[in-house]
Amino acid sequence: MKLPSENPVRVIECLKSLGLTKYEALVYIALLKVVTATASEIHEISGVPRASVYTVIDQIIDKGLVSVSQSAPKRFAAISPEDAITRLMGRIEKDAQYARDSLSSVYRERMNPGLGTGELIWNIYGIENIKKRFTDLISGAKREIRIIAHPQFLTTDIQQKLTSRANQINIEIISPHWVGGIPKKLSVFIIDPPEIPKEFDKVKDMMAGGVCIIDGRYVLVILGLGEEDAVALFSESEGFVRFFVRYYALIFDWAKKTGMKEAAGN
Amino acid sequence: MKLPSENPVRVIECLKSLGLTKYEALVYIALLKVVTATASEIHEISGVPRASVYTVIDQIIDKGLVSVSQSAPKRFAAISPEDAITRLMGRIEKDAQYARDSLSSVYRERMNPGLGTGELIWNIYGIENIKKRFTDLISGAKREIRIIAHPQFLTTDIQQKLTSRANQINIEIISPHWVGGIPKKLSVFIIDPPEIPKEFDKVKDMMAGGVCIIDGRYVLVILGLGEEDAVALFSESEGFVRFFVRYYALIFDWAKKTGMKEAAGN
DNA sequence: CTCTTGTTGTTTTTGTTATAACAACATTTA
DNA sequence: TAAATGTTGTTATAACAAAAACAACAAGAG
Repeated sequence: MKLPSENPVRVIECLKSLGLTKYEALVYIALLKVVTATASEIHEISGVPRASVYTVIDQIIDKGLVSVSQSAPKRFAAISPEDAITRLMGRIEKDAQYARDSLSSVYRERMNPGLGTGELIWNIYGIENIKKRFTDLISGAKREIRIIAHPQFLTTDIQQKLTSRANQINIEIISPHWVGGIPKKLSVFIIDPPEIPKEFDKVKDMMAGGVCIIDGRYVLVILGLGEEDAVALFSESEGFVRFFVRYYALIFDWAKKTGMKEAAGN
Repeated sequence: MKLPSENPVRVIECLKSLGLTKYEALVYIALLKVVTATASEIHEISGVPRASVYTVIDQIIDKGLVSVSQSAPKRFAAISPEDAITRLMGRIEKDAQYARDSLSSVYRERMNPGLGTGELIWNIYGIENIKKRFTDLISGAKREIRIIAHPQFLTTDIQQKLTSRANQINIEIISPHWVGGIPKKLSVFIIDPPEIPKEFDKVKDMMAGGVCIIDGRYVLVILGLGEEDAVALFSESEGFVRFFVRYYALIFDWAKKTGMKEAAGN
């Protein structure tokens, strides 16, 4: 009776990012299955070469995941997965905290931009990274946010983030449609997606993700939604921002003419 | 102006356990120092070979820690350490959760002891691992806990743990002394450390850590407090437990005769 | 004697680290 | 303007270290 989620490879990958090696993970998992085992039994269950079992076991004993019996032959037993993972995470969190502290002080004391860094256009790759940056920007906005959004990009968590900020700052969203209820304080304008002639399909794809203007000072342009090839541009460049502010106004006006359904929360 | 805590090697180790390589860490830290840099500048600041900078940068771009400019030459910028570490930790926590879920189901469905596993005596190495196991046992106790403790072992967190359980179960502690106030419900008996003749000093050292009897069914014996060589024995073996129950009674009686100061909380 | 256990080296493999070479392009110098 | 020089971005590949896999063997148990 296998649970659907039981993917041995995936579990091992996970344990690796908690600081175990493949063998350590295999041996630990083997021990979870049997309460108690000798080195040879571990070898049989886990597939780890018998000779390696001993050194590997030593390593996970050091990590406190396993204890050894006095008997001959020695028997080994694993602690519960909850305890084990808590223990591994504990170490990592301690490290994370140390890194946070050290790096924050580096960050605060860092040199100031020698170059007009604000004129640069930055690339961000990968849909996850883009989303994260997007929510960071939403969090950091001081006055207002204007968004032209592909609905696919307005995922639940981003909607939540927007909603949570709607009390403090002015948020305007233009989108072909909106899933779920629209919260108060959030101005959402539903427009029909513009009828773009077939031959311009590529352009349509390019602008797929949308545009986000923060405080009239930064712009994030999302250029694709595919898992792999997603790219976003980010800039504080005056010209860049001006272009997209106008672009936004254009879309807004155009949408108004062609019958935009306002759906602002009261 | 350096902070005392700024240890570059240590920070890199920490970032490694968050899943970065040494080079990735070096490059990221270099970027934190300067807001923006070209590949060559990164090379100069970080000491990473210039040719390697490009591949390393690609890797941390994938991880979302850095973005690239459109300019020529390309310029790179890092996200804030808080954001970066949060992001890295996010991945790890997701992995931890997955591992927790998968392994718990393995753990629940595991085979039952073929051997009289209860008769075994288990070794636990390392002071940290022992303490962790100790607190786990305290958490799991059903009825009562009896402890003969070396005061060095009764650290603040363990005292807290004991205190927090004192309402539900019966806890008795025998110790040469006790630091801080004794909470209600906790029976603490202060005894003078037994006068052991000089020639038995080694024995004294051996028992340094103390004995802990849980529900009269499990025993944890701690055999040393040195950071390195600490070992604990754990067993459910009937004989083993009986021995230490008697040992406990012996100490208790002997202490009473030689004038034990009871210091039980009311 | 035979099998298992525990231990120790040694090889293979893998991933990271380090160096070298080169094409494309920009800058300087004659 | 042409040649020399330097920089950038890319690729190939050598060196190295850690992990994985294998081989050999002494000690003890049956």
